Amino acid sequence: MAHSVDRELARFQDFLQQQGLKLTAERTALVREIFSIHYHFEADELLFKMKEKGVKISRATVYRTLELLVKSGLVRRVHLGEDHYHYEHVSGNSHHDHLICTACGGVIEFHDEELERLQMAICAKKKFTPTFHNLQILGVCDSCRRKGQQPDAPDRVRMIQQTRLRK
Amino acid sequence: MAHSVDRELARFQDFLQQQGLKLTAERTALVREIFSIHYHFEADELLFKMKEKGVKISRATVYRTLELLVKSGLVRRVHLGEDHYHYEHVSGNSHHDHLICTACGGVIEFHDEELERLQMAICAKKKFTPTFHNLQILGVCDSCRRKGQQPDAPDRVRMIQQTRLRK
DNA sequence: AAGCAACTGAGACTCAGTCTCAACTTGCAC
DNA sequence: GTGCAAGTTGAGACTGAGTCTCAGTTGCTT
Repeated sequence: MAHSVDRELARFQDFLQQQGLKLTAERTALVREIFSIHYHFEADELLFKMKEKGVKISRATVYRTLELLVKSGLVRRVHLGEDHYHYEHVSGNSHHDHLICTACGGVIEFHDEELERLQMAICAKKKFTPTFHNLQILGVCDSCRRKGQQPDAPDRVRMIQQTRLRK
Repeated sequence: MAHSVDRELARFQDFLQQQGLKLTAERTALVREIFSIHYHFEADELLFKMKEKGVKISRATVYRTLELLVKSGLVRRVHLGEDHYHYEHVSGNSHHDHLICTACGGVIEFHDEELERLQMAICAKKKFTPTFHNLQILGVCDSCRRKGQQPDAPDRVRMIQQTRLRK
């Protein structure tokens, strides 16, 4: 379970080499940090964490490196709620989608093979060649429902998430 | 098929009244415009169209009215690709999801009852009370595939859409 | 017709993300 | 190991969608 990030770093280096790009100290540090975060994160959060650790990396480099990581397949960009981008590292091939609680902001990940199959079938019917998909289901999680939370209108989600995410 | 927007205007007025809000000339003009657009649109596009017609409405009012329309259920906010918000008016209860071609930027709408049922089942299993969902499948449409378009990496989608949408 | 709460426009502001460019690394070639 | 071209970096200016403020205006209830 708790494995080192060396494998990911090696894969990233391979990718960079293939593209004629270089593995720098900054990129290495970012990869190490990203693979120590076992949850969704934002670009600015990453920037902040690096600063906290005393590793000076500029905003531009963070964004540039995230772009490379997404291209290399090591990191995925996800939409949570209706907000800006979030990222998550890819471990193995565990594609999943998200249930997002509009009351507490919590995110439940799920994976469903039948859902995947059904989407493939829909694409086939429309002669569409899929490469990627993105499904968010908004609503209220069990514990919030017990606390009597009413489902929110979808448009409130964004506000809620922003409130939660900013310091 | 071609019906007037009076029904929608009446529904909007009802909603406003319930909330102690007012139906103004600006709001009326925006509703009329929105229900004459039979496709997805952006807030700035709407602003531009109003200007073109010589109806002076500020950016703030456009955003404020869209928010009210989303709350009232007359307009839906959708994500297309990984870009900023798009909107579409709601006619009847035709919920649908989107196949988005990363080559030409085209959007194919689809609705699938089984997909809806399956999502409800997944939510039930997780004791999650859904209110709304959002599914985009990115890939290449039939005609682009015939033209030999390769599926793009997901991260390119955004760039492509931006290029296409701006004048 | 009056009064007041709600609404509007102009433009300042915010915030995520992008771009520029001079100075600095990396890594390959010798 | 040294040289050096190509790639990379940081600082900060910039962009663009969306929000906020506030003084002046308008819709609606009485």
